[in-house]
Amino acid sequence: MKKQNCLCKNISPEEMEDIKTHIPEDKTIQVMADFFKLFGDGTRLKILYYLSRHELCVADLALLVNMQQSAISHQLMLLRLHRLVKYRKESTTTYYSLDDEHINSIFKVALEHLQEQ
Amino acid sequence: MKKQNCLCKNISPEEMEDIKTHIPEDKTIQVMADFFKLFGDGTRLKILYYLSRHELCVADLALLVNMQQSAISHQLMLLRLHRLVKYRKESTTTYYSLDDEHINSIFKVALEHLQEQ
DNA sequence: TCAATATATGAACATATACTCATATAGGAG
DNA sequence: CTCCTATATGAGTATATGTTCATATATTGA
Repeated sequence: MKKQNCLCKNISPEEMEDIKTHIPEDKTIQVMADFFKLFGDGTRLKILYYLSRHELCVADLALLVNMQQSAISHQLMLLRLHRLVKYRKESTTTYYSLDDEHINSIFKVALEHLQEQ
Repeated sequence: MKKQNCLCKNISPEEMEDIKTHIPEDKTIQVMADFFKLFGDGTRLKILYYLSRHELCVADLALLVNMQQSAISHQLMLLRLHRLVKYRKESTTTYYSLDDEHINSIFKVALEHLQEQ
């Protein structure tokens, strides 16, 4: 690891090299970032919260979140693509529910961090 | 809870009302979203990974992440504002390190989700 | 004092994101 | 078949975000 002009005495080039070689691949990191990005929006958090309480149709979610049906549908599509929610159809109605038991664990850790302040 | 034209038989207006009254405040949800947003970017994830391995100065982080010093500084500022990293100054050098032991827990749960696919 | 180094910061810019509007699709009731 | 309802989807748009470039600040050494 060439430390061109950096004079930081804190760490050796060998340690730098070692740390660098152990980081996950860029692709893996991007997948992880995209996963967290899903939780980085208030509308999606609300949807996930409501679905954690009850299986719901799109219209009811729109009512609860207080947003247009189209907006909710778009977000549900995203959540579906990332396997955070699943759905079942009953004639023209689509019922959504959570598809991942890790969601609650993640919320829990986040709340722990936020309550520290 | 007025279910205007929705015919979904899945849930009663009373249950809807109950669920709606128990959701955290909008402000709380926004704080949570902003917290997760921090993990929703590859550059920041790399920074956090490297800092989880070793205290590092800005220049070394820039070298490791392979990005301009300015970009790293901007991201470190963000992470600092949200208390994910802390720093100490030694003459002109600024050494950064993790400021939250929950970060590793969060990574762990995320990996569990991603490995399910 | 002056030059060099490490970092921080503001402005500008390109891209990503979330929403709205309009419309398509598809099932059920009449 | 036709209308109505529930949902999905594409285009357009305003805002948010991440990066770069240029420059400011601050400390050290000559």
